[in-house]
Amino acid sequence: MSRPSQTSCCQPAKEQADLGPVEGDEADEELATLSKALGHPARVKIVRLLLRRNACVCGDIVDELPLAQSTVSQHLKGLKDANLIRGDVDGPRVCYCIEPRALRRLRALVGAL
Amino acid sequence: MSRPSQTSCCQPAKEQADLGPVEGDEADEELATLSKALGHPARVKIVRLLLRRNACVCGDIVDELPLAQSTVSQHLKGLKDANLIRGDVDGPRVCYCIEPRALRRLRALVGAL
DNA sequence: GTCGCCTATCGTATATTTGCGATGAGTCGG
DNA sequence: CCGACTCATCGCAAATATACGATAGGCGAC
Repeated sequence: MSRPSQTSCCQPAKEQADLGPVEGDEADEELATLSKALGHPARVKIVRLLLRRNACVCGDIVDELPLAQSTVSQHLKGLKDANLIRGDVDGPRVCYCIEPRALRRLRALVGAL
Repeated sequence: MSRPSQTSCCQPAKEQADLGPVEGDEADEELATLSKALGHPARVKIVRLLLRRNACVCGDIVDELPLAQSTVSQHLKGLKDANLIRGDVDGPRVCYCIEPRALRRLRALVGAL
């Protein structure tokens, strides 16, 4: 047994209601960035995984995907660069979780299409 | 003045209500494909343009974007391969329009996240 | 038919993405 | 301090994406 996290990760949930405009050049760039981050099946699966265990997992992701650890780490970096997920260091491991704001933003941008 | 199209393009609008499941491996692939298609600012702009003039435009897209004609054509091909848009030949020009089903599908998939 | 217009495709060059193994950087337990 | 463990990064190879000019093909006007 381990129960390593769930204590100091992904708890803030500060409801920040600001979402920018849904069209214009900046919105286009934003939608493109978020879309590109989701533009690979492995990254979609990671996002889904993080949502299912809405507590954040870490290297369990590697076990769930048929990819090498370094490849998964790279996909995680891609998602993090797009601000879709966050990674908090928790002892020796890293605890990833969804950034709900980005997900809301994506829904708003896609919904505005 | 021209008013070339608006006559034989994008009129069916057959409301087909079937949308597949929103999770599972196939849904992951589908979301990844649609997202990748939107993963470039130029393609986002094209989609927005086609939605604004919801009648379909053709080479006007080239005039609206700071890209060469061949590059725009390539982006259009990308969107068409993802089934996000459709291109109907209308005399010497090609009339592009949004595929509403794909857009609904994208919204459903993103909404299910 | 020939000409001009519009679009797709080809060929090319460059940049980015994707994947892996190997290596480094960090933490915890002894 | 020393291993064991977790994760990020580096280096590399192959594949894909992006952009352009040049070219080919279809259609309408003449």
